[in-house]
Amino acid sequence: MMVNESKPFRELCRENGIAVTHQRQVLYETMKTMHGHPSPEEVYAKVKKKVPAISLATVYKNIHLFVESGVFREVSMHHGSVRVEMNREPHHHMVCSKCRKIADIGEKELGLVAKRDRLPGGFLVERYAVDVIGVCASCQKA
Amino acid sequence: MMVNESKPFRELCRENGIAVTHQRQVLYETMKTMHGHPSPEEVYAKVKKKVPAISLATVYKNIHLFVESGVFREVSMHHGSVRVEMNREPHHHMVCSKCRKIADIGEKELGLVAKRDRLPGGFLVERYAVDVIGVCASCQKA
DNA sequence: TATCAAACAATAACTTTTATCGTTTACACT
DNA sequence: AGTGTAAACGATAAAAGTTATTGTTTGATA
Repeated sequence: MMVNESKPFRELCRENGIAVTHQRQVLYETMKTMHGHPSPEEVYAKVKKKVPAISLATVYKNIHLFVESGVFREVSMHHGSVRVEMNREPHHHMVCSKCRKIADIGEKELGLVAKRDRLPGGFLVERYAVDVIGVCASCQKA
Repeated sequence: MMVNESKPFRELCRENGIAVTHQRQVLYETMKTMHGHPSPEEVYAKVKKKVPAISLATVYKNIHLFVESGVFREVSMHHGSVRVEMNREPHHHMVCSKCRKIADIGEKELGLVAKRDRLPGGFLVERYAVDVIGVCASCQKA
């Protein structure tokens, strides 16, 4: 029998105080092999091949866990619904990773630089949208 | 009788080849008075006070129209579902405003600068997430 | 090995968004 | 101003995404 190659995952679970379950481990290993920016559905589809009985809810719960633990990261903060921008001034956003509130910050105030209008792969730039992820003042207190 | 103050909106509609309807106009005027980053539900709630019979579907359809026409802009591109990041390297994203596909671009390749770890309002910075909005190569052809 | 909390599957419920469809309205053209 | 037609509307069903509930199974610890 092979030496157990799953030690890093067991440690990861211990660090975060969560149990090492079969589903969790397969989920983790599967996700590690994926590329790009998969949705929960896509992860579910792939994991189902190895654990056909797995539930979509389990996938969601564990993706949440992984993201909260910092094992994986989510592509730009998800706000549940579309949001419309009402601020006409050039600005960017500060998004709180705890409460997900969005606050504006003026482009100059943020002080980024270096805009190109063409990027590798022939991508034609319209604009830069910067989300500064962090913790807002009120969440820092709590 | 007052002079019709709605000329700019009529022009806006003409430019985009859409009809000037009562609902559309109230929606536009209402949204112009809003602040922050409202969701379609929030817009609906506010517009309903002026046009109680308006349908939520109308709100959605017109928000889409406005966004497509560039009258309003949406806060960071909405991808319908949560997306998990699989690229471990420090990088940012190029998001196509036509097909909404996300492609990675290395932090160094993009060449932004000027990171602060504290922003106005006491916001504690964890990281910068840059979405470069634009048109991908394949959408440029089409 | 027995205990108990945590995790699981199944599925209902909820939220957000889109599609359908019959009716009404705006606009171009008399 | 009157009329035809396509666009827009309201109502609502359906789809998509996510979360909550519940009874059962499993993992961690004694």
